[in-house]
Amino acid sequence: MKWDDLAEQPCSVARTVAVIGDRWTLMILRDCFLGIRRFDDFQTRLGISRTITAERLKALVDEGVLKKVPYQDRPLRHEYRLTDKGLDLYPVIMAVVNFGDRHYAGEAGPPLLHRHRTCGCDFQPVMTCSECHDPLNAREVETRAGPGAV
Amino acid sequence: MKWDDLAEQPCSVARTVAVIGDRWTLMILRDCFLGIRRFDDFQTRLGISRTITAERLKALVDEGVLKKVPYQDRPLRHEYRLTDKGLDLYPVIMAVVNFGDRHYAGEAGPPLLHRHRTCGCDFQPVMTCSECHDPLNAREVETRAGPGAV
DNA sequence: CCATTAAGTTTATTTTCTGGACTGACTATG
DNA sequence: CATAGTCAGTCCAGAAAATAAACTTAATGG
Repeated sequence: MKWDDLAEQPCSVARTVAVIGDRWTLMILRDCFLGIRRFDDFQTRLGISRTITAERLKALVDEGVLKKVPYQDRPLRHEYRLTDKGLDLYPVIMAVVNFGDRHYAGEAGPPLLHRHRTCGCDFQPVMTCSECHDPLNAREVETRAGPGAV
Repeated sequence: MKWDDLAEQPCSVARTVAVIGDRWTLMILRDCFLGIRRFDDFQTRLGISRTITAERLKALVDEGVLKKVPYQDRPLRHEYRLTDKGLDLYPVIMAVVNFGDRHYAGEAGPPLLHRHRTCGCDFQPVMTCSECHDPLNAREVETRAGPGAV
């Protein structure tokens, strides 16, 4: 199977992975959520080639995850900002962060802390059921074909 | 930056992406959560080369995300099962699924439905704050250096 | 025997990534 | 005015990684 074929699969994971399932794309998204917006900042922070930076940013813009917004005129310069669709990736990034904090944090603890402005507390993200609001556990979930199945 | 250098970064995203941030690894994990356990089943379902299947499974085993469990003796055969650490990736996969369901489901609806056994309902995963239990929103969160920062 | 299953390994080819130089449009400094 | 610097890229050749297809090993079933 080729990269591009993934997007055609009747599977939400495959379709999403076709967009973000790339090492550097995920790192770019992390930086987006940390407030990074400019080409050179992405490139320098990630330490990847400019070619890849340009290609990944373009792909994310094409997918509607990022948008280019001009921030000055002469010379014309754009910055990359998350769209509403891009903001919907927050749970993905937070799930990844949480896994890393649990399993790869050193003895000192996690490298970053997250504070929830609305309640004022440092928190961990918890994946819950939309219906009963209990935390989700893989073993408590049954999966079956839905309306969009082939 | 090289792939392997990612794991050394003082960032939970980087460390996790070093393990799972690969197209096929994420697809393999999806299949694991759907109950797939055998080499040939992974390889056939994904339609990827045996080489990549073998390499990715080995990497996941080395990382402690999967474990090889013998299911017969002559000839010796193993199946790949999620470890406890692997089960901790459930929120990541569900976050990805949820994004795909929202943005890439066709008119018919999502390809798969998820039922929470403990409450009996079909649900969507919701990322919430561990402290106030409200749904999380990127704009309501502040990030700052934690104890494990450089 | 011969075919089949399962779980890989090997090999040659194709694709992707990298680092570095280069471009173009401007701004700031002396 | 000349030179250096910034920002956002593009271009290119070599290096690294991914791929498909064939091959291997160890057994079983007919």
